[in-house]
Amino acid sequence: MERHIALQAGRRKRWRATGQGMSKSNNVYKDAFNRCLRLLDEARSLPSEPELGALLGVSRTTVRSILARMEETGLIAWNKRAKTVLRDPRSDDFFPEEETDTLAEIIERSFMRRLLAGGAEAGMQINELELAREIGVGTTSVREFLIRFSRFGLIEKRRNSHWVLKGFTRAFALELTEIREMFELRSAAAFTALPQDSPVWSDLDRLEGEHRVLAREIATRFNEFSELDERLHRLIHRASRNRFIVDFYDVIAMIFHYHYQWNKAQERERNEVAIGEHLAYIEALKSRDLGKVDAACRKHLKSARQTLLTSIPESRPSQKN
Amino acid sequence: MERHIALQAGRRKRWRATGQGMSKSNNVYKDAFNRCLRLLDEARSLPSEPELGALLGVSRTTVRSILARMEETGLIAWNKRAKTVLRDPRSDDFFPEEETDTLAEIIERSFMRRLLAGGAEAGMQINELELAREIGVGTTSVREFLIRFSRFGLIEKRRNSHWVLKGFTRAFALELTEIREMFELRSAAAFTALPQDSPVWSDLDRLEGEHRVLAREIATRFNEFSELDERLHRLIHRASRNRFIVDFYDVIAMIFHYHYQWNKAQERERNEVAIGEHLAYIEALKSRDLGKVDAACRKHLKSARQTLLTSIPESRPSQKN
DNA sequence: TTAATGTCTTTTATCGTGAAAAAACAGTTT
DNA sequence: AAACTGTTTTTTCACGATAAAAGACATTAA
Repeated sequence: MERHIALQAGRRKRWRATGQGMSKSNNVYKDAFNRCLRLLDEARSLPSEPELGALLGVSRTTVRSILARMEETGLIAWNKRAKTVLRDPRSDDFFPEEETDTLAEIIERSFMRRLLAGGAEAGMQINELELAREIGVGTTSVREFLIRFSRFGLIEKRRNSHWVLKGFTRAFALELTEIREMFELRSAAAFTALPQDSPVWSDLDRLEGEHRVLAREIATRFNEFSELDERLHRLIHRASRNRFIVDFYDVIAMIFHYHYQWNKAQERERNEVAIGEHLAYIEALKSRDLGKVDAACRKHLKSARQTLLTSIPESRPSQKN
Repeated sequence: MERHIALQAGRRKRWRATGQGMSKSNNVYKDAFNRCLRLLDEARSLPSEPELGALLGVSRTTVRSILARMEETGLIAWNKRAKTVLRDPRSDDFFPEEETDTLAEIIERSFMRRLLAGGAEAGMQINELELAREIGVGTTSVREFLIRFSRFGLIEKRRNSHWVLKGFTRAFALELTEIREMFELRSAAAFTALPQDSPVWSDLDRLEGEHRVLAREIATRFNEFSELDERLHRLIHRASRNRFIVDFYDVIAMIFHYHYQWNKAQERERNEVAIGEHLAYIEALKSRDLGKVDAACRKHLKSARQTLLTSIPESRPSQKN
């Protein structure tokens, strides 16, 4: 009777479970270390600890761990303020990519893989403990992930009981795009009303340039479009100056992120069309003509919705409980 | 330099900290027990365990604990299927109200009290550990609460660091009401399009009746309006058949819930006006005249926004960091 | 006297653990 | 057989503990 999202609880070993009580991974350090290595290439010496911290987005504590390791491995000579680069980093100086991920990222990826891998029908139960065991993490992290994830509208909690999967269905896509269209039309209108000296106009120019470059080299770089897409839409949404609108773009971005990874059919053609629509949209915004903006925005969103919809197979009308 | 929301970390004792490792409180049991006591009044005997479970919204395990205690305290005689009521419940049979609250409720109340008590300026840091200690709960519960609460747009997390209070400001209220107006206008339009045989029309009739009754007895029962308010707006929002719109009402409901508790100025007058607006709104919906609906909806939402705004003192332009 | 480094303290992130509650299974009664 | 009761297993919820990371304080160099 009961169906679980994480079924094949195949006794895959918990690869993380080394010792016990392994509190917290040091992925922040590892990731910052890797990024710091890339900085090394072009510099003869490194700046002060606080400056490095600001650059890498980490605390001084972490910066000092990085410097300590760099000294140990002979990358730099470190004496108080003097941090001289001794040699170029080799590929084996880097920590492996997979060790730099946040637990939240690991859990999300794992969860989404299961969700999109098929066999994840609406109404299924989600089992925290089972999910945690399969991914090899503690239950707390899974719980926190599910709570955070719930705002995407794909899962729902039954009061002091399990989570229920609502499914990545046609209905979901339609509800999502309905809101998206409301929000983006309003944001685009707000965008045109921004004063000429607002920095958004130069941001828009820059994005336009990048679109043109990508359009020219579309044959080889078509997969770089998704990042550009997000940047343009986020710029427009921000013009609304409304935190709920801005935050909602997280939902859209998440869905499209996985959608791009998943649906590779006619990717090049689709992206080529979308770039054209973006350029028209950008032109309209620059013209500040509300009518044109509205039309260009509607047109693009309509085709984006269509793309999303065609990638969702309509599930058989399953029995409701 | 740093300002914390939970400052007066006054050595108030942790009233909950009885022993140690007190895993989980049995508030589900206690609350269900109390509700079951009320059922006892009008019955000579109790139904089967599964039926009781469904009625109280708890599992059979909990039902059996309840029955066991009722037998112990001489409220019923229990032998297999026979659960005969022996006496009426006395007031000391009930568990104290405060023991029936969810941890989440306790934390929310405590947090909101601090937030609204003043001295909670935008930009303040929120300290999980301190908050947990003050409330007398574990850090995990506080973390989970903050994650859940973050969707209300009042707090924001700094990556691997603290939470920041964004403040219950005028800007917040304006952003909130902007979305509310978009969503409700759309929902109200969808409402009028619902077929005549949809159950919403009788729900609406019932609500209209309750509004009329309350209007008549407004002098004494004005504080019952907030519940009616939420029911009407939720009914309308549901017509959108869009989970994001429906879910967003949680944000509105939360804000208005605390707003009602907090701003008692001219409560009677305000509610009286609102009831009038609601009745006009309901009439408009029943007429299915889109123009009328739009006007009535706009009018009511405008005055609701005004009420909310006047209750928020504009904070001094504080220095940004 | 400003801004860095060196050191120490506090907070966050994550885990394992155990009680409460749910859910599954097995045995009875109608 | 269907629906209940009795029993056992599983899952959720909440805690304290601990390493990672942030942050504060003290000291030193420019």
